[in-house]
Amino acid sequence: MPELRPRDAKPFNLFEHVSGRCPACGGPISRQPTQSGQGIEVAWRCDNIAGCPAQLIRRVEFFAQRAALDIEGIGGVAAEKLVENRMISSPLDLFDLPAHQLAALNLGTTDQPRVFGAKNAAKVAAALERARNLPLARWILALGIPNVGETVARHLASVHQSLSGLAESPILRNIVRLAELRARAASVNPRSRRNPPTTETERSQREKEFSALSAEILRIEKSLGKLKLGPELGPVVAQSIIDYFSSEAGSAALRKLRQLGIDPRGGTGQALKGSAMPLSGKTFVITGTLSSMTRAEAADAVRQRGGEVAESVSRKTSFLVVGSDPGETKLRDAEKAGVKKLSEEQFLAMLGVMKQKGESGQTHLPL
DNA sequence: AGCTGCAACGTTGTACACTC
DNA sequence: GAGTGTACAACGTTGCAGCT
Repeated sequence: MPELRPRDAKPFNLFEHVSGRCPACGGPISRQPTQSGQGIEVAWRCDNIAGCPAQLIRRVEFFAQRAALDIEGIGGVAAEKLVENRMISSPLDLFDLPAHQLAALNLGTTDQPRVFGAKNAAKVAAALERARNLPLARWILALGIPNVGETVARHLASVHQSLSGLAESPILRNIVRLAELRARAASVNPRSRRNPPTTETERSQREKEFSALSAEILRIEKSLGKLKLGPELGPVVAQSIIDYFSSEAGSAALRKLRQLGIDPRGGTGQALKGSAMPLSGKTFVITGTLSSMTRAEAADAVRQRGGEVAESVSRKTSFLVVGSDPGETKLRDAEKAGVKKLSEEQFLAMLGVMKQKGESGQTHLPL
């Protein structure tokens, strides 16, 4: 917003400021084309994907986050120190790290040391053990593939059996191929208004190619249609996943997982039918904190019953679940869109959860 | 007890697909 | 082409838990 800048503000050129080098590793930086391919991204990114310590730190943090493998205890600082001390060179190296070594990790400085601690190290070890058996969706997310977040990871896991299956996925290749064919078909369409054929010969040639393209498009659409893929899984995301698994980082991750004996499974077709899917067709948005479960658990419970969970309120939203300290924006949007608000009690009743208080005092979800 | 890191959540910015 | 809906990513805030 140039109009809000002070009059004497001077232009700032980031590329010149860092001499075209990544401040973390000294590698070259560049700007990538946007996903549409029609522009250039605002952000400058370091090209040294395999060797940049700053990128590795972020990957470790992402790998350990709750929505991915949930390695409680590994956050930004621990990741930074692990990389700085060369204790790991990829997130999967965490599995080779002895607990006593992690416990002794200095999170502070040489002058003011502060160890990671035995209790935290034991928690990390237990979490890593649990992570071995987490479902495919969590592992897909943990890999940190560009453009793959929670939602996309869940979709991918529902139509693939394993990570190696995803790496060689005919589905992803078909999604990319379909986009290419559609673009080609649009450009050769003999009835195109923007680019009409100029001679009869051209028209008949284009007619021929167009009908061949249309037949192949139909064939791929039919095979993809059976899978009921959401709009989240488009050609940009599909290409991003294909690129990841063709890269050195992707194939190294697959090798390492095989070596560790980790083979997460998906595509179990766990979809329940009929009365087991009482929330089918309903979209929920959750705001605030729930007392009986975390938001992630609430979202899982909704999905297990056939419902969907979105990040923001729109007219498509069926219910806004309101916990304590709700977000003003979501409440306002729900008011505007006429979305029904649910208290935590109403939400639990809808899930069919009986308030069974266990020893921990937690409500147990019959999942 | 104080310090520090992490978890949980909300908000914001960017981008894309779809609809009208 | 504009508007709408949604996802991803990054960042800020607050409260809790472990360490010294």
